[in-house]
Amino acid sequence: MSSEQARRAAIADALHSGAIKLLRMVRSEDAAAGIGPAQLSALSVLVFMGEKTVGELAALEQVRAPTMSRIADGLVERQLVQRHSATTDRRRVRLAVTAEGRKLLLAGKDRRVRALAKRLEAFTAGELTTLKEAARLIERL
Amino acid sequence: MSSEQARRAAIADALHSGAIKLLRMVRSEDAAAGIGPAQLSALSVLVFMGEKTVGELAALEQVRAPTMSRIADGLVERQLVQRHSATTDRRRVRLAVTAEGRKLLLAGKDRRVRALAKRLEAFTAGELTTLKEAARLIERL
DNA sequence: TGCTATTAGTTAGCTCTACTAATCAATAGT
DNA sequence: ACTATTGATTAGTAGAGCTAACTAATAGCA
Repeated sequence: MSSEQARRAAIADALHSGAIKLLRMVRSEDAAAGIGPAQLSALSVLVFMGEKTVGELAALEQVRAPTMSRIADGLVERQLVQRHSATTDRRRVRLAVTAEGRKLLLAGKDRRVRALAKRLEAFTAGELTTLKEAARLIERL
Repeated sequence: MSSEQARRAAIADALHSGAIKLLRMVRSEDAAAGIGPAQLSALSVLVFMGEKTVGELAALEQVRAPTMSRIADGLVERQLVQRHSATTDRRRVRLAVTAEGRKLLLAGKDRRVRALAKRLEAFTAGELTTLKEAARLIERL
């Protein structure tokens, strides 16, 4: 069991540096988006998970509410997101992505994915299958 | 071939969100390090790749030289890194990690890896093998 | 040799991202 | 109805990114 633990630690280490390397590679594409990383990330959550309140989004992004409030300021100013107060609880502020916001985010993600896909040309079909299965497993984490 | 391209794009997409998810998970451990993400990342390069000049480190970290100069300020102030000018070219400033810096970084990385390894307990030996192989492939990117 | 161009790093000043503390408004619980 | 709690914002600070401008050192060359 100690050796299984060691194996898991070794794999965790390898996955960790792999993830860092991968994201470092694609991050260079983000300059073209014209907005900062925190705004981009928050926008991504809104696009893929739908409307969220400030507090919910802050929790998902692992930042405090004031930080998310500022990020929302920037996104609203750029007209990528709209603020509207919830009907049931007027303290809550719901954030909804605009058509423009969705477009900007999807274009940015597409740039990242295309850059990564280009690197994947170096792999065989079998290797790609391994990567695909690994990606599915990681989703389960 | 168009379908192979589509397959690569799909796998790139899955790997991309997997990497985001994975790093988002372990990032919460970094609060304990007591230094910011940019300083931590620069320190990591110095620990694992050895001494670098400001310019070299800036290039590796994908930031401009002034930014790295500021990051170095913070690391030097915390005595995690030492600046000393190179002998051959006195314009160059070499950055070297201190014993304290190495200790801080390794402790932080250990926290991350342990947190991740704990999650890996949910997987079978075969699944772990898939993840291990995928990690090796990603290193080749 | 001496003049000029280039290179490496820093400083100054801006924006964005993060925090805590304090505040305001609305809801919930006696 | 009064108080406590909750959700969001404001204020103020520090860290992390940029460009522009500067200093110091090296390289190139007439």
